[in-house]
Amino acid sequence: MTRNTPTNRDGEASQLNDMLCFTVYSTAHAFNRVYKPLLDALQLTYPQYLVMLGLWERDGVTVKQIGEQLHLDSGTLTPLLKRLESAGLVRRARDAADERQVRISITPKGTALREKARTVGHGVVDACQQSRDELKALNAQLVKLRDKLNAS
Amino acid sequence: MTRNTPTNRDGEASQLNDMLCFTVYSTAHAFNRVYKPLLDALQLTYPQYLVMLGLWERDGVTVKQIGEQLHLDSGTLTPLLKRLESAGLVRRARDAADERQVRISITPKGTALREKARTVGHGVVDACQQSRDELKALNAQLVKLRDKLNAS
DNA sequence: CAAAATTAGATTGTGCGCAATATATTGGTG
DNA sequence: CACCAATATATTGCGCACAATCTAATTTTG
Repeated sequence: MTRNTPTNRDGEASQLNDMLCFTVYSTAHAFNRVYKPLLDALQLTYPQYLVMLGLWERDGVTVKQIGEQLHLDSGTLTPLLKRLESAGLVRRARDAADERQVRISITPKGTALREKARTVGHGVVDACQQSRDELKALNAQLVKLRDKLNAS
Repeated sequence: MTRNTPTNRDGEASQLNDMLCFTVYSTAHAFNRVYKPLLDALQLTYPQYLVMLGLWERDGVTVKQIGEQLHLDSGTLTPLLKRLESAGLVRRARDAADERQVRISITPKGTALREKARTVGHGVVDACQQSRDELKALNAQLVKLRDKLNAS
């Protein structure tokens, strides 16, 4: 019992960290709940929506490239992409030059879905009820934290 | 094409929101990856760790109370708690007064685990590489956003 | 007090998310 | 050219997360 200085610092930091991690965890779930009814109209889940957002920006990418963008591996993406394929939104085809790779391309139906998807963001923005600047600042701070976590 | 004022505001907001939501989503995964090796030593998953954190603070709570605390429903908690039970960390017992409820109580083994768990937070704090004040501010902003999302 | 409505958990089914493993292709190296 | 390491994807298994449905217990109401 010889601690005159506040050596409970680490304990506090742990609690703070547990708290922050839980806040991030529960905020992700909260976002998901807001997105879900909007995405149900498109017959997409949120991860599927992320994949489609990427493909609308750049078509014909490999599974690996999608995985790097979203931080997901083939164990997650292969079945997800097969579901998008069976929904008629994308095609999956081995690259002729390197048959280890599978390239994902959008179908006309997948392209058409982009129009319906334009309104999705609006509903979520309403739910945030915060200024653009606040949200931008929050996003920037979180990106900084995420990248540090990923680097460690 | 008669838009002199920046009417693309909504489009920008949608993109920002998509971005922020993805940032939260990917930060949650990044946290999980940092926690995982630390929790592996305790044989706990992150959601199980959250449940145990709650029980170490307050024992003998109902499944519903745990669900309200963590924003999870019985479809998630029932099997999770059964796994904690079969690991010998908790007991599940119907409330004598109201048999609809199941009360969760910690076993000696579950209490003992708390000591091993004390060091978990430290490793994650290191990975954050940010000042306590920054993390506190970030947590507060996220809580504000999360509660607004949940309220909508 | 009996019927109806509410509440607490459990069950089932679908879809991630990730570790571990397997398979097939490609690119060196001797 | 045969061998070997590296690469890209697929498969399997486990554990959330949640919607939908079910059962049982309690509370409310007529």
